Amino acid sequence: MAGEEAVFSIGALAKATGCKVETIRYYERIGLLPAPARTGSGYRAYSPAHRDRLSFIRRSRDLGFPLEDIREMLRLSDDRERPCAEIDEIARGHLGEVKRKIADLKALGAELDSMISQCRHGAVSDCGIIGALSPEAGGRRGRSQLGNSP
Amino acid sequence: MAGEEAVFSIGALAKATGCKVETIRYYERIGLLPAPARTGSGYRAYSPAHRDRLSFIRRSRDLGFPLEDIREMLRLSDDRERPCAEIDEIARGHLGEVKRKIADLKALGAELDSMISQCRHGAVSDCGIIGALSPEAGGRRGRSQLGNSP
DNA sequence: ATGGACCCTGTAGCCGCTACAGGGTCAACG
DNA sequence: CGTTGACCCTGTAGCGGCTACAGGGTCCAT
Repeated sequence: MAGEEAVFSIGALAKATGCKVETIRYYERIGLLPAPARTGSGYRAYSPAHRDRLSFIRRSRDLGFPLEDIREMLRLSDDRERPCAEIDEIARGHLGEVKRKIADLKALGAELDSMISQCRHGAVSDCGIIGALSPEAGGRRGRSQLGNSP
Repeated sequence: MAGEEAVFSIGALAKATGCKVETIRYYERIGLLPAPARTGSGYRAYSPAHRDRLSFIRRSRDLGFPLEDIREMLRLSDDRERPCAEIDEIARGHLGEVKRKIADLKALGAELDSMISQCRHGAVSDCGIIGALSPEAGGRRGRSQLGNSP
């Protein structure tokens, strides 16, 4: 029961982790997933360690971590004795980003909402949406043309 | 008071609209902003109509509209008699996108939050964050290595 | 006449993939 | 044994929306 040395083809690894084959090759190219052994005919042969690492990457990506953050977390996690404060820091940083994005999107959604509510459903020349997006610049108003389509 | 035919250099236009010079050239390249007249020495010479159109683009971008949506809205707004239902539709579509993104990010933030709260601030080998990101796959647990750093 | 601010074109890079093109290999079926 | 079709390989280019050069030309004030 000691050595199960299962081997995955790239397709099998893709299935096991939910990544696409091209994405796996891409991760190898950018040095995020170590290059696996090759079969005689040049096929990639992945180990369970590869699968675990790729699953980690995939789950982190699902949580929106950028690849560089993931790279750093993997690097940090290589030293099992190291305190995990740095990893914590990356995660907190990312959470901060996510919260800022939510706030931004909410403000944006509110603006869109009010813009849409101004639409009288008439002609474009009277459209509240176009009006809201157009510049009021300098006092002339209402009949400015955005025109000159290229 | 009839014909103010002010002309903007690309730098002046950038200042007037809050776009960067390179971005303006990019918009011209992709056909979003019509190519302006040129001076004798080849400098771009923009009209107020260009400024208005670019302001429209800029405000729409700030609201997160993709360039193709903006292109379409500009096209639609060229016909002033057209009913604005289509523009309304684009805006509503975009609002829907924004709302979906907010929901996604909220779910994500909650996951991150709970992940971070599991961190015991000990060593990496015991880190709740790494644990939450790592696969539990198939019963073996706790001491799996993500390793083999490239 | 000289310096620095502006302008020009063209190209390459950013992120995180995705989609080809143009081949080689392997396993199952007849 | 041959043929199909699913898989695999490399390499390159594209997406969106810019941004950043490099390597020049022009304009205006001093």
